[in-house]
This record gives sequence, structure tokens and C-alpha cells, in this order.
Amino acid sequence: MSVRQESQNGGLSTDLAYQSIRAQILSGELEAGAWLRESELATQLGVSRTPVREALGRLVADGLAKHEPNRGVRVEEWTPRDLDEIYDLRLLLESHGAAMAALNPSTDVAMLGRLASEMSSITEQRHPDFGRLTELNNNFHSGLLEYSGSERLVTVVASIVQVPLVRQTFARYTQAELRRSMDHHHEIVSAVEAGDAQWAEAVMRAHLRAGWSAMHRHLVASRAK
Amino acid sequence: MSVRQESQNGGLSTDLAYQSIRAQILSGELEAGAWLRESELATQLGVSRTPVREALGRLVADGLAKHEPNRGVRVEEWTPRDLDEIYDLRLLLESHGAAMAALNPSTDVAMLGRLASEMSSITEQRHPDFGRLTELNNNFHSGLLEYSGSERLVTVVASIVQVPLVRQTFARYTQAELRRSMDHHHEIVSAVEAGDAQWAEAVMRAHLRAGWSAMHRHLVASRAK
DNA sequence: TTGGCCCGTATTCCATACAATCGTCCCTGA
DNA sequence: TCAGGGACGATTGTATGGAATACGGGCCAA
Repeated sequence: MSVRQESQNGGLSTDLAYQSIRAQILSGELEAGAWLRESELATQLGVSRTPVREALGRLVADGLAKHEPNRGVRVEEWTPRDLDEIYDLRLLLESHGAAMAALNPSTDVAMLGRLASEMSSITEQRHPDFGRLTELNNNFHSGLLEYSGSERLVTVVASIVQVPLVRQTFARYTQAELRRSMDHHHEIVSAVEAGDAQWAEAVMRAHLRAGWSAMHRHLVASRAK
Repeated sequence: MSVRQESQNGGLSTDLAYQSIRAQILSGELEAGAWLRESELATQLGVSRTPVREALGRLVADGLAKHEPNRGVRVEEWTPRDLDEIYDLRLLLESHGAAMAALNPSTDVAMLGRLASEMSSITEQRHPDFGRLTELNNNFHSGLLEYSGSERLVTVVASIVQVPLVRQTFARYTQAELRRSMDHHHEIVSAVEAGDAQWAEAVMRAHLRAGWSAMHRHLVASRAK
């Protein structure tokens, strides 16, 4: 919830359309491969086709949808290979960002620590609120990236990462994995607080790789069935 | 000329507008901060405002222009800091890509070698064709990236890199720097041919860092004037 | 002289009408 | 029965008109 899904361009109706359609894609309400018909969405949202077209263009640029000339726009489909590519890039970019944040004296360590703690306490409850957990996790990761000092790093990662986040990764974790993931967050905070770039980078690598591993295990399981 | 500037969506007029406006920005014909008026561009290109609006939206998504609500779109401005960020990311991503290409057995080493050779021969001429050199250089870099096997890596780098390339970096090089840059290309080919990922990665790092250094020298010089 | 308000103008933003294009279905003929 | 072709329908792509909004200049008052 951190960046880039609030209005980046002006139109009121355009933004409404963009937010709404995007939400429907990410929630799974619109499944992969489904057609995004301009007039249908327009009437559904109570606006004309023009802002819908504009919103669809942005979604295509985001990589969430695919344009087929003279045919229309449909929700992008994702293969396991795509997810591998994404995690590979996250590994590279986010660990780099963590290192830079550790070197940045104005990084708000306290805020990151609070996020990590709140996430921990959520996981200790009987029925964890995975939605809230995902939201806090996004805040943690993108917040850390912002302290890397590189605006582009934030936007690039945001443009890559949006898809797999929706898959409710946390809900797939075992209890041990969940706990380890939370521990990673605290360790990252410690590393940043210590100003130790290599430590921060290494923990972030481990953190993401662990997430990738859990996701991968689930993928092969679901493919087998 | 490698990727992502050919039509990614359908419209004929839309594509014309996109290509044309984009070219005007990259050539410097439209300078930073200039307003991109819909009707003006529409009449200039002989189309209506609608495809122009769509093209502007894509340019904003590309990061080449900036949208100001209810005011219009203007050409994005670039600070030296932006260029630093971009080179930082290129360093990270392209060196990683080079390493992966070295590990990929189906990488077309011969093609890369031909590109490197042709670039070398251009630089040895009395009046090198820097435009052609830039084009071949783009082909070399994006070609190498494609052999990394990660589609996303290609598109991500393409989305970041477009701006500084236009600044005719090669024309700023000293003779020695130009020669070193060409040598780097050949060395990268050797490393990839040897299947040595670490070698390829290291040379690519050096190659980009050298380019950054030359650009930086020029920036401080032009700022002093 | 200067600060603030009001209105005119230019421009975007949204809606709607029209044109072009593609897929599908039916019909025909072998 | 099946292959090929042509017209219909649905949907995108383009053009244009009208509503909303923000800037700039001029007027008024202190």
C-alpha cells in the first residue's frame, strides 16, 4: 500500500476506473486471461469508455494486463517461471536497497522496528489476520527501499512486485516459516541500526530466498495435484 | 532499437503519435520542461486529440514525461542525481544479466562478437559515426540481456535506460576511453564464451562504471561553466 | 504602490458519435 | 460431410463537442 497506486495522473473518473479494475485483478475477482471489455467496465463503474480506456492503458503499462490489437485487453497470465524471474530481481534489487538504507543515517529505524513488532504480534495470535500482515509487510519492504535514497529503485521494485504479493504468501507458510520470516524483519532492523550494509543485504537475501522457497514448494505441490 | 519502442498496443494513429513524440523528446527537439499540448501535437501530426492523449499516457508511464493534473503533460527533467541512480541500477542489473548470459549455453557468442568488432572498426575511422555506434552498442547490451533468459530483466533495464543513452555518451569519450570501452565489449564476449559468469559480471561492472565516470566528468565540467 | 479578488481564456477531462477491424456463423458447392 | 467464402455482429480505434478546472491579467481598495 505504499506507493504508486494512488493517482499518478489527474482524471477523477480515470483514477476511479484504474483503482477499481486494478483491485478486481489483484483480488482475483477478474481471473487471468479474462477479457476486459471497455463498455462493460464503463457501465459497471458508471463512467464513459474514455477513462476506462485510459485506465486499461495504465494497467497494460504496469504489466497487469495485455493488449491484443483490435481484440481488446485481457488480464495477464503468470507462469511459475515468471515468479522465478520476479523473485530473482527482487533478490538483487531489494538486498541492494537494504544495504543502502543501512548506510543512510536518516533511515527511520524506529518506524521499521514498530512495523516488525506489530507483524510479530499478529503472527502470535490464534487466527492471524493475513491481510493486515501482508499490508504491513508491504509497508516494511517499501519503506526500507525508500530509505535507500533511490527513487527509481522504489518504483522499479514496485512495478515488478505487485503480482505475487496477492497470492497470500503468508497463508502458505508453516508456523516455523512464519516465525523465521518475522525474525528476519527484526534482524534487518538490527543490521540497519548498526549501519552494517553487508549484514542488511545478506539478511534480506535470506529473507526473500526463504519466501521464494516456500512459494516454490507450494507451486510444485499444486502442480502435482 | 532493440525492444519496447515498437508498437506494444494496437492503434495506428496512436503508434504514430507515440513514436513521433518520443523521437522528438529523445532528439532534444522538445526540451526538458516543455509542455506537450494535445491539440498542438494533434494538428502537427494530422490526427485527432484522442490518440495523442493515449500516446502521452504511455510516455508518462515510460517516465519520459510527467503529468500535472488539469494542467497537462510536460517533458520530464533530469538531474545529475537521476543519472547516478540510473547508472547504479544498470550496474546491478546488467552485470547480473551478463553473468546469467555467460551461464546460458545457447547465448549467441558469434553475434555478440560481430557487434563488438563492428563497433571497434567504427571507432578506428577518422570521423566515427557516433549515431551508428550508439545503435550497435544498444544492440550489444540488450542482446546480451536477452540471453540472460529473463524477459523481465530486459524490460526493466529498457524502462530505466532510455534517457541517458541519447546524450551521445560516445561523443564525449576521449580516444583512450573509447578504445577501452571497445575492449570491454570484446572481453565480455570472451568471458561469456568461456562460460565464466564472474568474469562477465566483473567486466560489465567495470564497463558501466567507466562510462559513468566519463559522464560524471562531463557533468561537473558543464556545471562549472 | 501593493495585495487581493474576479473574470476571461486556454486547456484538460469526460462523454458520445462515427469508422474500421476482427471473429463467427451460415450458406453454398463439391 | 467438409472446405471455403461472404456478410453480420460485436468490439476496438478515432474524432469531436461540451463541461470543468486552473492560470493570468486587470480592477479595486487600502
